[in-house]
Amino acid sequence: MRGDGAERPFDLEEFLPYLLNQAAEATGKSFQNVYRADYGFTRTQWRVLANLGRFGAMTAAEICRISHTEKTKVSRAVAALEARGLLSRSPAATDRRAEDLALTPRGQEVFETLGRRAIAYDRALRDRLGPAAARDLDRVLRALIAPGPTLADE
Amino acid sequence: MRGDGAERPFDLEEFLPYLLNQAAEATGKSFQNVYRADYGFTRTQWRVLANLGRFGAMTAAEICRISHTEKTKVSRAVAALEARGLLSRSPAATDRRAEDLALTPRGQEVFETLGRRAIAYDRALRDRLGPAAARDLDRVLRALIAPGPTLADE
DNA sequence: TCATAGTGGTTGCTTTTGCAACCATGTCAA
DNA sequence: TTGACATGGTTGCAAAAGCAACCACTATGA
Repeated sequence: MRGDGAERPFDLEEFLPYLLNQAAEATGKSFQNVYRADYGFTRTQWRVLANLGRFGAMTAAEICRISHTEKTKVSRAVAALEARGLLSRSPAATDRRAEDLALTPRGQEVFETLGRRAIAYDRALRDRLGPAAARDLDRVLRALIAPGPTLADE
Repeated sequence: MRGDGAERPFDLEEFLPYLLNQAAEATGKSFQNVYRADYGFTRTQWRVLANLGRFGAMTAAEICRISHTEKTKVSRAVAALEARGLLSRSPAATDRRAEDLALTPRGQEVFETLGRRAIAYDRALRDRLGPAAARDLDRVLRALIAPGPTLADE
């Protein structure tokens, strides 16, 4: 056993949330240039586009649930995409509060272009890690995303 | 080989930067409550505190390098911590532009308390993954953070 | 059928970030 | 020395995120 009065000081560099955040920023940043510099999208806009492109029409609330994004962010992203003619709304059949969101043909095009570039970028990242490590990483990240353990008070 | 005209649509849920970001947010959020609700710190303020607590006095530029944080964020965080009496500045010996930053005794105390809670939280996260997966995760995350491959244009 | 509470979505206001410009000092070479 | 460029740090302004309040509608159940 290790000496228990040890009391090593806390080291940020070994703190999982910090490492995850650094990795997310590092990997996110270069792709951000694609959707930002080339299309003027916000990260949330890109996400909304990606979800609608992948899954077809759905409501804003569904996008929130799928992508764990706050509704106000989604609301504004939807408005922006609509203003640029990439997305259209139509009243939802069953619930008069909700609207079905769908990409316009132009939105679809953008999604496909951006999607191809994203796939290529993802492939490049995974190649750097090797297939086994990449698969493991997926698994672990999903495990971290899923439930959410509450914080143990000291 | 797999059929090459395949053209599967891009799926956000398998995009590494997205997964990393989700995991970072999920794990970061509950600890954020500790430093935010209990101390009113910003994430950057907590990082600055953590670095000074761990490594002792250093300049703002060094904090930037160590924690990959933009200088303006650090600058403001330092100002805020100073205003609260948790940090003090002194002119750097060798370079008259720079200032050595150090935690005050009160800052040290806060760091120690928060550090203990961070360690406990980190341990809880790692326990959920198992020791082997946690170690692998560290390794892979550091690999992702380190170099940064440029984006292949399509 | 009416009150109550929940859900989909938007808006306003504040905090935080990101970026560019800036000042002061330092470095290097002509 | 002097000019050009780099570096440490701050500030101002604009974009983005977070939060609470809100409107419209739906669901529940007394």
